[in-house]
Amino acid sequence: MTNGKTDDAELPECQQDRAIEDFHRALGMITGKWKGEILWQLVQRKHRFGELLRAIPGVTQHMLTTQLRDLEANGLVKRTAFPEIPPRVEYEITEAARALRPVYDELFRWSQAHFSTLHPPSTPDSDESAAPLTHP
Amino acid sequence: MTNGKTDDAELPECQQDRAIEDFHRALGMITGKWKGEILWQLVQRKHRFGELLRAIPGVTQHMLTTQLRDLEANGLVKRTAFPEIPPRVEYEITEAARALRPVYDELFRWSQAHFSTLHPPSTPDSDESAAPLTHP
DNA sequence: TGACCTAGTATCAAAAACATGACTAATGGA
DNA sequence: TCCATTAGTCATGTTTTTGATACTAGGTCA
Repeated sequence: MTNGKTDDAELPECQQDRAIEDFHRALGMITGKWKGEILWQLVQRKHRFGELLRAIPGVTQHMLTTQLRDLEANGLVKRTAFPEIPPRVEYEITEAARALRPVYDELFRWSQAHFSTLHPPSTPDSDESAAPLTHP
Repeated sequence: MTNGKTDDAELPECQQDRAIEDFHRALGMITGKWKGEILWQLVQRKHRFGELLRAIPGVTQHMLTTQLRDLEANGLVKRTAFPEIPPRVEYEITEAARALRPVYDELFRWSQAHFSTLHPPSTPDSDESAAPLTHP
């Protein structure tokens, strides 16, 4: 790891700053208490507002609206409002958000590897790595 | 994209919840205003506290301590205190944190692809994609 | 006429994250 | 004796994020 075969280790300093800045901005786009759940729902199929509200337990109307607007502003979801009464609004994931897939995959893969050797956060369970997770 | 060749699309529901939970936990570990900068410094070489404080402009003692403790608690940095006067404490990145590398790489790659087609956040610059970034 | 539906807003409260400045401990050197 | 040094802690304040509740619009249906 010290033979410097990584890409950004050889970047000039001004571009390192740039890299950190971009990284932070991208990170800000996917952090948010409900964004993960929202994208997870939308990656499977298109949802309308009320469906998301019911599909994500614990989220409030207000937060769902806020997070969706945020995702929309960052080009991660597409909002389509139909001029009907009662109103109908559909949310779907964009290609840009689908391109985030490798990020999610890598982070998930890492979490699997890391959490299996680390003590759990608060669940006093016995076995973590091999249990088939019979839901309680 | 709809032919379902992705891994977790076929996971049973209980493990989907698990996946989201793990994902969120992992995300929480790397989100924090200064964690990116801290890890960026530590990935290059081991630092002592004061060095980090000077290397990261804008961070306060308090926040640096807080973020470092958080990273340490999650097994991402290793803290070594030497029984000397004046005190000397060295921080270095762990293997677990080094394994995060693909996550960072993918997110950075995504940010490059995504931000080049999106309007910038607040910098009223002319060209974003091809400029060699002569630092201002 | 009035209750009902959906996808929101508006307002305020609570909690979490972040920032600021003062303070501490132990020791070597002036 | 007293000051400088390092890596913090402590108390407090501000900002950001999240939550709870009530309210709106406009057409349909009874």
